[in-house]
Amino acid sequence: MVGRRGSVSMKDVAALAGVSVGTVSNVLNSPDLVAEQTRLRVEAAIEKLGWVRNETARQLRAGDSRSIGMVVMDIANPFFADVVRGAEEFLYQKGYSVYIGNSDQRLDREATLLDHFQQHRVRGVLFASIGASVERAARLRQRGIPVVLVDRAAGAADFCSVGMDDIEGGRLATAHLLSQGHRRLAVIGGPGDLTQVRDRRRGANFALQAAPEASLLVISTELLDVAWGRRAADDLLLLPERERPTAVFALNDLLAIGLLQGLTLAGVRVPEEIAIVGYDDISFAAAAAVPLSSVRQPRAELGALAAELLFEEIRTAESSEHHEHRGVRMTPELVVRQSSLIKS
Amino acid sequence: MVGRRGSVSMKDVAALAGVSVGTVSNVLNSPDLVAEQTRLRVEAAIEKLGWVRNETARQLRAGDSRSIGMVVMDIANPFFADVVRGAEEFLYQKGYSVYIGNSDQRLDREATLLDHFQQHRVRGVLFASIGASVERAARLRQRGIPVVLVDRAAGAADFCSVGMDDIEGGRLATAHLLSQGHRRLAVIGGPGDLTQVRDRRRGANFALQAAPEASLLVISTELLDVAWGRRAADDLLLLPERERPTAVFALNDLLAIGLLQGLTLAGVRVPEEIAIVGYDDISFAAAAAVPLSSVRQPRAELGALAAELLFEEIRTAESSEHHEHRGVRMTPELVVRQSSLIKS
DNA sequence: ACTGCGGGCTGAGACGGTTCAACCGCTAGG
DNA sequence: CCTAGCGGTTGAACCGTCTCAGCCCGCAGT
Repeated sequence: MVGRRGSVSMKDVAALAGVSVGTVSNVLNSPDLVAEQTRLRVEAAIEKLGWVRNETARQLRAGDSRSIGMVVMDIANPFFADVVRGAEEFLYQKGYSVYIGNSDQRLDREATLLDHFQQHRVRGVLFASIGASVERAARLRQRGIPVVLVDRAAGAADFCSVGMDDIEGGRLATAHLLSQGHRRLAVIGGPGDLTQVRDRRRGANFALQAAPEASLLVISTELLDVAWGRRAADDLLLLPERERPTAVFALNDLLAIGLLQGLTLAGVRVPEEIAIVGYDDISFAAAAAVPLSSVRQPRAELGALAAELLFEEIRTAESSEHHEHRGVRMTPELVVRQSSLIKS
Repeated sequence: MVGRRGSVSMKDVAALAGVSVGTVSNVLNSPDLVAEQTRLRVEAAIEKLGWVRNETARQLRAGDSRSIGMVVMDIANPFFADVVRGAEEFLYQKGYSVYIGNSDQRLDREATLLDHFQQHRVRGVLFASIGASVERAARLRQRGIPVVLVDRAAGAADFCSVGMDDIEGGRLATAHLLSQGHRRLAVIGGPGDLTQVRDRRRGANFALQAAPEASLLVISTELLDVAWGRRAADDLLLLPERERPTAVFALNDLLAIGLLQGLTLAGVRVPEEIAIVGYDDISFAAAAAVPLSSVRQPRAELGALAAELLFEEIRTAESSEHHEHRGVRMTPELVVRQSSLIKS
């Protein structure tokens, strides 16, 4: 016999196997309590009826959800897509299901998503929040739902968080250009109030301290896209050749690509006359007209690490151990390609 | 008082408002059955306790889930990322939550994901399956879970499905090149057993019927990536100039970009000597060294439409109306840019 | 005064699992 | 012979919400 909704329940399995529902439950959750023979009978019944455990009911009674909620700003952004992949991979392996939501950088969407997650009693949340709404996260945590902040300043000391070390990334790119013998450098990108922009610039300055005789020209852009990269090229071309930088650090790859196009169009050869390093190592960087050196961020690893921190926090909460919040910064890596190499 | 797990339940709300739990439930689900004054008291209690409905329990009792499962091959692929966005947007608006899973084109992952979804008793599934495993989908449907196939041949008549009209896309691209006066054409891409490849080529041939004097050279590649595009460029360059095609239809943008690079490196000007049209209109197409004409697929719309079909199937199932499965093909659109324009 | 009626509310089952105290039959030990 | 212990199983309580039959009460109609 089956339930009114046509779905098979444990009761049906129990009946067919000639045992009580308690025993069926034990077969699933504590198989070693059940006699081999009985277990086989129950398993056969499950197989025969095609029964699938109702996770909803399990969760209601057992009280521990096996879902994780994840909020990202934009799943169509390759950066977040990779972060999601990394996190998802880890969590599925641990037996969790993942709810994913786009916030579109809108606060109300963010709120709605967190509401959904709360209603579903997710076991934890990975939160790539746009700026301000950390209080919401705090409220979640207060209700016993651990939250890990993704790609955020670890400033909020009462959360675990993972982020990228943009200062180190800026330093890497700039140090590489210096090591290639360049002394007139430029950094292009903006706007300056983005933490990423600020940190990468800071890293550049940091690297420059090792070469006091070098100069750094800062060109600010309003956006980090191809069009602004082209404009930056024009800016450079206006300079008299002897003042013109011989190497440029572009704060992301789109800028770098725009720059490359602008320079090439004007007949300036890359890297012979101007070397370029980008940032992000988007998949197209390697395929640009001149393969682009770039600072690679371990995106999938970032996601996986965030998931791991969340998992750890959940684990400690369950065993009511003490949990120390950790803010991890991952270090980016420089990928050198043709656009910044002096030919020998 | 609150439950042992620290979470507030309807019972607590009822106690504080001085009513029964039944009334609290009515406030939520049938407010018009409740006297205004009582309603306000209950709402105040909810607010004060910060109660959030336990969706898990609701679903168990009410029997209707408000989650949708979605399987994609690779969320990091921009194509699917956009499809997901479109679907998610629609479903959230309808009050559904969305579980997302990457299959990585692996059958076992696909199976695991569908298992999870089944355990969570999702209300429906959006399934971008890699080839063969339609039987799994069939089993789901058989258990009352509607499934809509995404980006699949609508061949399986017993499912709703959405896909792209690749034949039309191929026709569009080729007709455009013909209209620009080209008569020696080439189509590059492969492998030939991908439906997408086959259909786009078929569309190209279809367009050619309108210009019997034109010729079409087919260059096959093993993959649809930049490297193979470069090789195809070499192939073209081996031809004596008077036999060489003056226009190329590349079956995706990565090929087109590789081709563009190969030709440019060899000093062949695009579009003056060889015109190029790509496919997919990836975000980089517009930013290539020569902005690339391309066939754009309405990716987000594809996702939204899939979601809509699923929603519709769910609705009819609930009202036990008859449901006619629909296979929808969306038509792509040609975006003309510099790479295929004769300068005048 | 009695009946009928309807708005407003209550309270007791479900829903499908998990969990745990209790029980059963049986063997080993005293 | 009695008790203790043990592997194996049972059955009922419970998780938080929805639903629905039924109750209470005040009012209109006769």
